[in-house]
Amino acid sequence: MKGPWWQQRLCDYGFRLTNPRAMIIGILRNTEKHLSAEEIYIDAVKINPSIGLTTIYRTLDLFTQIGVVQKFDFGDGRARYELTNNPLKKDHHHHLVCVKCKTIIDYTDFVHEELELMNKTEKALSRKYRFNIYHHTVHFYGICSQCQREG
Amino acid sequence: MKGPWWQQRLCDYGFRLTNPRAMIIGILRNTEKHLSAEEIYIDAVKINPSIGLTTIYRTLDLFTQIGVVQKFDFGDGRARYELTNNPLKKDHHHHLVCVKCKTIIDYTDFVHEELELMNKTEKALSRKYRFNIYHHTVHFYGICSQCQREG
DNA sequence: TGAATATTGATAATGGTTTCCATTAACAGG
DNA sequence: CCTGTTAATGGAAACCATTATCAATATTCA
Repeated sequence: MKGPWWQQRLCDYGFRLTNPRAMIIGILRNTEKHLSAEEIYIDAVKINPSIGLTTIYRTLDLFTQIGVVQKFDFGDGRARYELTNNPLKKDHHHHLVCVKCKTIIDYTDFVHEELELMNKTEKALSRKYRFNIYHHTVHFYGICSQCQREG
Repeated sequence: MKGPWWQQRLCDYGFRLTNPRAMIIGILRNTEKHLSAEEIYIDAVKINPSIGLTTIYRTLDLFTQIGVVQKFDFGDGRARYELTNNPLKKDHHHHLVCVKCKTIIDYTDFVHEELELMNKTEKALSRKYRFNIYHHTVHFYGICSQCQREG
């Protein structure tokens, strides 16, 4: 009766539970990385060779809309996706991005303090600008040690 | 001898001062908005009809590299650019984005506090992950009041 | 001024993402 | 269980922002 939260969420919004959808959740649950649509597709084909790339995009878009996944742009020309509640991942984290090799580090240092301030800010912005805010991103950009060495 | 800071910057890096470059700076200086390459192109053509879109992209990329402009992705499928030192704009600000109509608000509320924390975090991340960090972004995403009304 | 070379602009190519549409699968009611 | 209704899928083609190519042009420095 009661499935995982994302199934519940699909149901609540009147969407159907399908194999591709379950599979994509499974793939995202099993990685700590920020996969692109194509990377997910590559994994998905190993499980079900007849799946289409279109379905991956559509599904990720749907999941993003209903808050099951979060879509990011780290500046490498493709969108990347992360499960909102990924058991493998740090609970709440922000991102540190190498603009050269595109490595992404999920950091939690100071995130507690950050969150406190972000929540306060979110409340103030909501009120002042009458926005219905539902998420935020904090990205630091720089050059990782590896890329620094390589000039 | 001593031009504006961006000319100095170009010079320092061994790049030449050209009309298209000056024009693009001029366009960015005259707006508070976050223009896309094409929007800049449209303005540029009014001034010099023979300018090419390619030049806009190349120039924006160059300016981004040397820190004269900052490139953003707000999720509407195109990059948007902002002059690093825009006299028309708030000195340091973060962004509040409507995911529906793509309106972008530059807010400064709490930015002072945010910056303090961001600087502290930046230092800690730099040390811990040996990153050479040179900028950050803070984006809040939500639905603006207008879009809320329109359902 | 003129040589050396960085920059430009038109065109074509690239590549991630969407659209279209005929086929298939999910699910509610019988 | 079947079965009809309708949402979801997948393959191909279209889209569209951004890049690469390359001959023509503009800038800089001696």
